[in-house]
Formats: sequence, structure tokens, C-alpha cells
Amino acid sequence: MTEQTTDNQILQFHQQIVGLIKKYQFRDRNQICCFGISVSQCYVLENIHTHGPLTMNELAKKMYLKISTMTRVVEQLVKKKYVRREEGLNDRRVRFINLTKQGRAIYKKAWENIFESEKVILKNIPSEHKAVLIDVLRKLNQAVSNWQTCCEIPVAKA
Amino acid sequence: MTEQTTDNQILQFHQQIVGLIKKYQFRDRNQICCFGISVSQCYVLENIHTHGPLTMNELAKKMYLKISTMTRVVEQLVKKKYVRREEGLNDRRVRFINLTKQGRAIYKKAWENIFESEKVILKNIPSEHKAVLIDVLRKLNQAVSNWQTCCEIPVAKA
DNA sequence: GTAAATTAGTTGTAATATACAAATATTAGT
DNA sequence: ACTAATATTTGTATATTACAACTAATTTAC
Repeated sequence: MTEQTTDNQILQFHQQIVGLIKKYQFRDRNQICCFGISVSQCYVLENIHTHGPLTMNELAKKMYLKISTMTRVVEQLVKKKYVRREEGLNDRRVRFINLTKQGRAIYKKAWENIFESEKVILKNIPSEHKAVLIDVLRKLNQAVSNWQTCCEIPVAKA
Repeated sequence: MTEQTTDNQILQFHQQIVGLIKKYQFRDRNQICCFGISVSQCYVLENIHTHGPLTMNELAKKMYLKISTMTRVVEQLVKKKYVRREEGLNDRRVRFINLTKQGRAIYKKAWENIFESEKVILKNIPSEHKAVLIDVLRKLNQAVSNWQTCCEIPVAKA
């Protein structure tokens, strides 16, 4: 038992993370999209649900999307009556995007299955490891937050 | 200290996982795509690198994509000379997709940064927690593998 | 206090990713 | 040999996203 991280540990860690990401992405496309909303649309609902009404800029930043893309995503949600645009009081340029009653309902429905799965997973983890896990995940999140984009061009051409 | 999982724990767990996924997705679009290859293209390289030459069907299954989409992705990689199609010996219908020398090189380059980041992250985690983390990630992976798609239509219309 | 610069958001246009259905080529079953 | 099944490709359509140009509102500078 050494303090050093072995190459094997790093490899396993990497593989588990990458595997997890791929599966979540897959789940996203299937499980979330079932209710007639796309992955991005669903993340918008989640962000508003968690943080309350957000401006277009705030939403775009939280979802790592361009604001023009944000406009399109929100547009679809407005059309479906899951969110509404509310005018800013101080600054009449900004629009606060807020959930409607139907929006709250569809959000619950869309995340319910995932939430249930996570509940089961967490239940099966020994109590003394649960706190450790959450703490480590938080650290991981922080580390990942510090990642820089390695170049200016976000998406390369084919 | 109770054996039960609190609602708060579940919520935190959920938020950390979702946050992590979003960031990795974002990083994918930026960090991986820098070398002139898309996220999907990069995952193809990784799959072949890890498992050796794969058929179109195997690749599609591993990446949760339709085989027709797979054709297009591999097409791009062939054009860039990162992979080549090799005819099956027993069954002349199948094509084994294999890495070229350049393919191996670009794979290393594309994942290098990510791998380095993960190494740093893992280094900063106390030794006794490292094994727990990897173990939990593995369990999480298993649980996620069992997720069913909730309906037949994979992607809903706008 | 008005002109210039900045900011928030939308719209036009284009590129990319993905899916579905039909087509092709090969193999397996009877 | 004829039919069914399988592996892959191609034609076509939709969705997601980005970039650039645009509008409207606010702030800054003089």
C-alpha cells in the first residue's frame, strides 16, 4: 500500500470515467428525449429548476452553449409551454427564463428514472464510503472546472 | 451516522454526477476536437485502441450509434488516414476497422491532456480513498449499464 | 445631454451529427 | 437453387450548434 498512484489506477480511473460519460450520454439521448424534449432542453429545465429564473446569458454559460444556440433551445421550450420569457425589471434588454407549471411537471417526469437509478446505486454503497464518494466527486468537478480549452477553435471542420 | 441514504445525499450525488457529465461533454467539444477530429471520431479511435480491430456493428454498439452513422464517422477517419477498412477473412461482408500509424499518433495526442488531468486529480486524492473511488465508479458503471431505454423512439421530434 | 461604445438577445445562414429507409453484397438455411 | 438473414453503404431528412450580422437598450465619455 503506497501513497503513489499507480499507472494501472490511472488507467482504470480513466476507463471508468470515460465509460460512464458515454453511457450517460446514451441515456440522455434515449431516456430524456422520450418525453418529447431534447437533451439540451432538459438541461435548461434542470438549470432553471435548480437555480431559479435565469437570463439567456446565464443559461448559455451554465450549459457551455453560445447564446444564439440558447435562443433556439429556449424557443422550442416556449413553443411547448414549458418555460416563459419574463422581461427584466431594471434592464429591459434581459429576459428571465422561468418554468411554467407544465415545465415543472415534465422536468420531474424526465429526471425521475435517472434519479431513481441513482438512489438505488447510492443505497448499495456502504455508508462510510458514501460521504467519501460525494466528496471525491466534488473535487473531481472542481478539477474539471479548471480545464482550459486548448485552442481557440471550439469545433474543428471535417 | 445512519445506514440510510438521506435525500440530501442523493441530491448532492445527482448534482455532482450531472455536473461532471456536462463538463466532460464540454471538454470533449473543445479539447478533443482541437486536433481536427470530432468527439465521435475520437471515441472510435479509443475503442479500436482499447479492443483492437472492430467491425462496424461492434463499433456502433460500443458507441450507442446506428450503423449507418458509424459508416459516416469511419468514412471521415479513413479520409484522414487515421483508420483503414480491412476485409473479413471468413465473412467478406464484414469490415474490420483498424488504426493506422497516424491514427495511433493522433489518438495519443488527443487523449494526452485529458489523461494528464486525470492523473493530477487522482494524485490529489488520499490513497485510502482512491480504491474506494474506482470501485464505486465501477459499480456506477454497472448500474448504468442496466438502464433500459424507456421507449421505442430514441430521439423525439421537435 | 447627446454621440459612441457596450451589452443582451434574436435572426439568417451554414456546417455537422445523427437517424430511418432503401439498396447492395454476402452468407446461411432448406 | 431459392429464400431468408446479415453486414454495410447510400439517399434523404431532421436536429444541434455556431458564426456573423442585426436590433434594442444601457452605459460611458466628453
